[in-house]
Order: sequence, then C-alpha cells, then structure tokens
Amino acid sequence: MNLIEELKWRGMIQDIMPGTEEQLAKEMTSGYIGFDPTSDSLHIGSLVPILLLVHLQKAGHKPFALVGGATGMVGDPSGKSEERNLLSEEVLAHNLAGVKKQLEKYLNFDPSLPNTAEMVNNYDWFKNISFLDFIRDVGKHITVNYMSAKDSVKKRLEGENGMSFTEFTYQLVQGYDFYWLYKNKGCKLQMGGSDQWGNITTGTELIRRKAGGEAFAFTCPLLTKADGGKFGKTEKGNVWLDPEKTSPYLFYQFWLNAADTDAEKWIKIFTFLSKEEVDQLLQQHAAAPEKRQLQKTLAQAVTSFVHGEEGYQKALADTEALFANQSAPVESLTVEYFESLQGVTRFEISRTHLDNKIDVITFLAETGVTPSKGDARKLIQGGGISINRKKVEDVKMAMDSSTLLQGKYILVQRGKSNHYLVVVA
RNA sequence: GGGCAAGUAGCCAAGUGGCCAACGGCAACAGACUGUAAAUCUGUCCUCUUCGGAGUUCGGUGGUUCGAAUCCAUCCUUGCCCA
Repeated sequence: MNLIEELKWRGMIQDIMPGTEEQLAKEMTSGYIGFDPTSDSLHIGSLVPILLLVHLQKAGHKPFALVGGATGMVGDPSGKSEERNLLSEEVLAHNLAGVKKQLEKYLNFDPSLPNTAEMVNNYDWFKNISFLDFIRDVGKHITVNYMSAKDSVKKRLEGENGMSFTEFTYQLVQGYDFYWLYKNKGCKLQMGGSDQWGNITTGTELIRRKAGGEAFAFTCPLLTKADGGKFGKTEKGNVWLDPEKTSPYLFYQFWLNAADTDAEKWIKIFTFLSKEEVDQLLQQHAAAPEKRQLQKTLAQAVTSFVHGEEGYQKALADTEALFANQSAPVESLTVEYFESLQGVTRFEISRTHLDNKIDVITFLAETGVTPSKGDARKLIQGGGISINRKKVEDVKMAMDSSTLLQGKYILVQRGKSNHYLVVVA
C-alpha cells in the first residue's frame, strides 16, 4: 500500500489534488502542515495533522511542521462566522514556544536522516516583507474574484458579520507560505484539515502563476462525533496534549469513552495498526462489544503515543483503581492506593473544619468539587454525588473525621465517571 | 456623510408596557437503562441561597411610566443600500 492508499483506507483523505499520488511515487517529496498558535498547547484536534506528517515521514518523505508566527497574527477566517480577535504579540510568542515544543515530540528530527523533519516559522520570512512588496509581488498574481470564491470568504460575504480586509488577506498570507517553502525548501505538498482546502489551493495557484511550478495537496476530513458534538471537547473543555492541562488519566478516559461508531473510525485514524489488525479488532468488538476492547486499544495507542508508555501505564493504573473494584469496601483501600491516584483531581480541606462537623453541601462547595452550594444541593437531589462510594441520599448529611478513609482521604464522585479525592490538609 | 435593518442567557432564537429570569431548539451537566458506550426517557441549565427566597440581566447611557427586554432620546457595534 502506498501512502495515499494507506491514508484513504484510514479515512484520512477528504480532498486530493490530481497528480499527488504520482508525485509521491516519483520521488522523496517534502510536505508541510501549518499549526496555528491560538493556544500554548495543541489539542487532540491537531493530532490528525500531526499524524499525517508522521505517516508522510514513515513513507520516506520529508515533513515540515510550520508554526504560524505570521499567520497567527492575522487570524484564519476558515470555519469562522465572525471576525476573530487578534492575539497580542506576547501571547503569540508564548503560544508559539509551547506548540513548537510539542511538535518536536512527534516527528523525527534526527539530522542524519535524509528525510529528517524540519520546523519552520513563517514569521521568519514575513518579518522582512513590507506591505508594498507584498501587494506588488504576491497580491498582483491573484484576483479578488478568485479569493472571493473561496468558501471561507463567500460565507462571510453572504453572512451577517462581514469580514475585515485583514482576514480576507489571510489566504494570501498562507498561500505565500506554500510558495516560499516551494521556492526555498523544495516543498511540493501541503496537507491540512479540509477547512484548509481553500487556503491551500490559493498556495498552489500562487506557485503556478508566480513560479510556473506545480504543487500538490490533500486534506483530511474534519472529525465530528457521532452525536454531533464537537470532537475533542469534554465537560472540562478541550482535551489538550499538554499533560499539565489534561492529565494522562483524563486523556485516556476521553478515548476510552468513545462511542462505538466513533471508535471504529478513530482506531484507523489515531493508531498505526495495520488493516488486518484493525479488521480483527472490529470483529472482536462486534462479537463482544461490552468488553470494549476497541476503545481500550484505541485509548492505549493514543495515550502512549502522546504521553509515552509511562503516561499510559499511570492512566491505566488509575482507571483500574477507580473503576475495577467499585464494590470493594472502601475501608480496605490503602494509603498507597490513594497516593497512587495521579490523574484524579485533588482538593483539600482543613482538619478543624471537619472536626466541627460539616454538612455535605458545605463540604462540596468549600472543597471545590462543586462551584457553589446551590449546585451541590441540586446534584445531590438528582442523585449525582457519591462519597466514599456511597450515594448521598440526604442533603443534610453531616460529615466529620469519621468520614475519612485512612484518617486522611475522602473519595468523592460526581456522576459515574468524575472522581475527586479530598485530602485533609 | 445620507437611508434602511439588526444587537436577547454558551450558541441559535421567540418575546414588542405588567402573567418575563424571559417560549422553543442546540450544546452542557446529572439520573434511569447500559458496556465508564450509542439511542431513548427524566431532571437541571444567569448568580447566590438557610430551598422559603434574594440579587443582577435582554448592546451602553439617560429618560417616560406605579411598572420597560418591550416606549422615547442619545451613543456604540454590525450588516445592506446610496453618495
């Protein structure tokens, strides 16, 4: 299977420019993907483009990871119905550093490789271009008619919010990236999410008109969830790649909780399992879906890819500790058990507080498990709170030191799968 | 600069003087069912609450009125059209 066949099978190709497959078969090809520094960490939505680069490199081609120091200053209108706020330069610099650091983890930057990965920042070539240079050298090659025909622009022109000149220009800026990389790095391929198709084709167009060259591209479909929700969001917000922002445990849980239909797609996209292995897994899953072997394999693969084997082992240990022995008497839990719960959110409470007796509602609000007393009450009334694995039935339930396990811990559950550990400070 | 239209809770979107903390939908959270799924049904969903209530909202500011998201003035923002 060649790279394109492979990616097609994995469901990772949405649009592809004619001739791309031939180009990849012909020679070692350099390809790039841009990453926006909209935050100081990438989230799992960016994992797909990262994986495209990894696949590219595995297939013997040379990946470029571009961080958008320049494009980040403009703001990509693709998929946005409203004008975006500009990021300040400090925030941008901070985000850039964070994103760069993460990208470095996933590609092979070993300089001895002929197809070693390279990181570039488009600010490096934009910082010295003046506005007049740009509109004379670049803008002249592309008509406004062409630019306006792009979906990202058309939608905004038809929509209610209009579009600033700045965002309108975005595709030219990104298009110039491709041109620059083509000229200076011999880069002939751009990849990205399907929302990038318009920006990408402006790039290939620019290469054709300005350099008389031919460049190629393909995009991957944007991920959605079976229930229509946004991919990569949980009640706690984005699922980040940064373990400080999303603990490996929660990261693992995200994948483990994937709906069947999602998991069937994601296993191909987010793991490197072969077609045979995937087929076998899908069969197993169809035969015994309650074992959730599919989700477990998915979660295992992605977690160890992102957080390493160690991160995965910790996440798995926590998961087993929290979910496997639900019926075990809480008194049997050891100090080691509590201390080993790495990924679980911890809260503190002072001992004097407990000694004076405290009702559950105050307890939940003060520790921070719930944002307010009203919320605590509502959750309890709805049957959503368990303490030390026992559902709280009475809103007025009192708590004191005798509630503590091992003289120090209180295990709190909100709902079925949100665990918190309250520790006496 | 002129004319027209619009700005309501995370999003979409009703409401056009009191019955409005504001219909409905989406998203979200919790419960039941289950496989820590999906689908479905139920509850919650501005903030705080001693669950009786209390407080702050409908672009901003002033005003009319016993009473305004709803009327008036003015300003801001956005779109469309004209110059």
